[in-house]
Amino acid sequence: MAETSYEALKLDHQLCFRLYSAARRVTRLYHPFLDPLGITYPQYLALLVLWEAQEPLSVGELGQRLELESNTLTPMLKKLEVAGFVERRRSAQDERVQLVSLTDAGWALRESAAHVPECLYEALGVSDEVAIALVGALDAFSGEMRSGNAGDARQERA
Amino acid sequence: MAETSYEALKLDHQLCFRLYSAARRVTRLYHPFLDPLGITYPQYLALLVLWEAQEPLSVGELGQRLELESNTLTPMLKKLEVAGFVERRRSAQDERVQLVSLTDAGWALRESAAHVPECLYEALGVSDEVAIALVGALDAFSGEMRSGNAGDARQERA
DNA sequence: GCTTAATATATCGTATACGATATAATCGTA
DNA sequence: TACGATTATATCGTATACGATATATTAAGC
Repeated sequence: MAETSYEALKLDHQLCFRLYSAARRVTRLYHPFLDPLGITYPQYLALLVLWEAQEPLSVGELGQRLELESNTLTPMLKKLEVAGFVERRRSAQDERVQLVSLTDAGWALRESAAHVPECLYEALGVSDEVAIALVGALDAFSGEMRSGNAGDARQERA
Repeated sequence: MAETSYEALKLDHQLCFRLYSAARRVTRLYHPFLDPLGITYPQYLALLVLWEAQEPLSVGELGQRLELESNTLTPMLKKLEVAGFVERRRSAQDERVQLVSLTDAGWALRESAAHVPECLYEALGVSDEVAIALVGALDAFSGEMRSGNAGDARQERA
């Protein structure tokens, strides 16, 4: 009955809301840099993975890195294909597997995007200390989080 | 030409991806707790604000707290209205303003949701130290971030 | 070799996000 | 007090997210 019973329900006490709003604010910051390239932020992330892999990846492999499944990736990859940045073809060894590879335009886009990270960092206007602290806190959080299938980021609890 | 020029484009170097994936993972954790209540995670956030305000709020006031605009809020609030948790009516003083208030069912839902925060925290499985560190890091980040209109969350640097 | 289980994507339905624009009501001011 | 500017929502179009299910292909067991 007392208001204090609902103390935990206050927005400012929610770690989740901080994450949720910070993620959206940062994503919005990317817009002016990615829009001229003709890609969205999630598409940019998918391209980061492909650029780094240097080889065709299956939808599942992309999904493992991005923590997304085919229900999200398939439509996005189709858009990237229509835009001319990737190609999709079935694996010869396993027809179930859809292999996603970069086109010439997809590789060329990498050069156009080369400065995006530093532009974004500049636009953020956050000091190195705070940014580094946040990265560390997020890694520790993801490492401890249950069902935080953050790949190899898991760590034993001390 | 050298691979090193693209070092910054590696996914693991992206602060933004950590934020993006951590936010999604936490949101997914809410699902089993909010689904029985018949609400989604963004709807839960909107209700948190209304429960805390204790009075009808305009779409704009809700949006300030949630960092969302009418293009997102209007459809969501209509769903909450159809679900019977809120009422929407125009302000008598200013017909432009849509006032959102809780129904009895909306207030009752607060009791059902009272344990959600601790259930979620339990489900997270993250130590207090790590959680507190992340909250601190996110607040410092949001405080410094340019156009980080984090409301009253800004804080002077020590 | 045939049938069933498992796997990899794809599809579908619903619910956000959000830029751009439209609409309606109020305000400011000549 | 008309009327253009401002303000508060709403609408529209596009692009994710994601649970649930469908489809197609391969693997496994008998």
